[in-house]
Amino acid sequence: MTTTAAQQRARQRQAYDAYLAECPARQLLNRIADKWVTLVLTALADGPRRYGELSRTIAGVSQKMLTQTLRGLERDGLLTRTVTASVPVRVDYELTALGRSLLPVVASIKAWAESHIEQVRSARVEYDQAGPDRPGRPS
Amino acid sequence: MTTTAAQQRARQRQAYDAYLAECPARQLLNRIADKWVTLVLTALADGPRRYGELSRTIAGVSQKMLTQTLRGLERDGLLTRTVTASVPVRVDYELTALGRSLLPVVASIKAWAESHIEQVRSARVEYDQAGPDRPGRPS
DNA sequence: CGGAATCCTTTCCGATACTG
DNA sequence: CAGTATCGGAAAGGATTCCG
Repeated sequence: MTTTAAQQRARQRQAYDAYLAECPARQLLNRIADKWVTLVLTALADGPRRYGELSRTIAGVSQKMLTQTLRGLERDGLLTRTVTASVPVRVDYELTALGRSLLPVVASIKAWAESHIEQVRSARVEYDQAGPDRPGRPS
Repeated sequence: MTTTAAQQRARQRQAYDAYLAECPARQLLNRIADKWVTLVLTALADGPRRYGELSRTIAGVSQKMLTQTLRGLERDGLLTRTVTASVPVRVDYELTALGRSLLPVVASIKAWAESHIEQVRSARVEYDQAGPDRPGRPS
C-alpha cells in the first residue's frame, strides 16, 4: 500500500479522515463510539454527578469499567473530576465545553437505540426465519 | 432469567431504557456504538457499494471484521445484501430505510471525531504533563 | 470476487481483595 | 465513598488457508 504525492496532498487538505487506519481520528472514533462513553456522557447531561450516582444510573456497569471510562474521558478533556476532601470523600464529575459538544451526538445514538429497537428485533426474526441456512450460520 | 408480570408491565410503560442492563436497548446500543458500524454505514451514505469497495474505503479493516459487521447489520435490517451471480460473483450492499435513519447519527460521530481530534490531543498532553503521578497511572 | 473456517494472539471485562 | 491492583475467563480481532 503506497501513497502517491497526490494522495498526500489530498490528506493535508481534508485534515483528518477516520477512514484511514493510521489516522488519529480513527482512534478517537474508536474511543467515543463506545457503549460506556455514551451512557456516561448522557448521564451527565443535566449537570454534575457523583461517582455513586453514575454507578447507580448506569445499571450493570462494573466499578472497573466506570472508573476506566471516567479516567479516559477526563484525560480527553470531555469531563472534569472534582474531589471534595470531606469524610467520606466526595467526587463529582461534570462535562466540559468539549464534552457538551459531543453530548447531542451520543444522546441521539442512545435515543435511536431506544426508539428503533422494535424494528431491529422484527428484522432479526425475519432474517433468522427466512433462511436457517444462510451465509454465516454454522451447520 | 425469569420476568414477573409486574416487570413486564413496568417495561411496557417506560418503553425501553438503555440505562437498564437487561434492556434490549442496551444491547442494541452496544451494537451500533461501534467503530466498524460507524465506518460501514457512512461508507454506504452515497448509495450501494461492492464488498471490495468497502474493504478499500475502510482502510485496515480485516475481511473477517468487515464480513461480520455487514452480516450483523443485514440481520438487524440496516442494510441489504444483493448477490449478482456472474463470474466473478458480485455482491452489493445498500442501506435500508432503517439504516438511513441511523446514518445522520453515526455520520455526526465520525464528523465530531475528525473535527475535535486536535482539542482532544492537546487535552491529553495537558493531562499527562499536569501530574505524571495521577490516579490510574502505573508507577 | 467474496467470502468461510480455523488458529492464535490480544484486549476486554467482571470478580475479588484491599486502601485512604 | 471512591477508588486501586490483580487475576483469570471470555470475547474481539488478525493472519492464514481454502472454496464456489
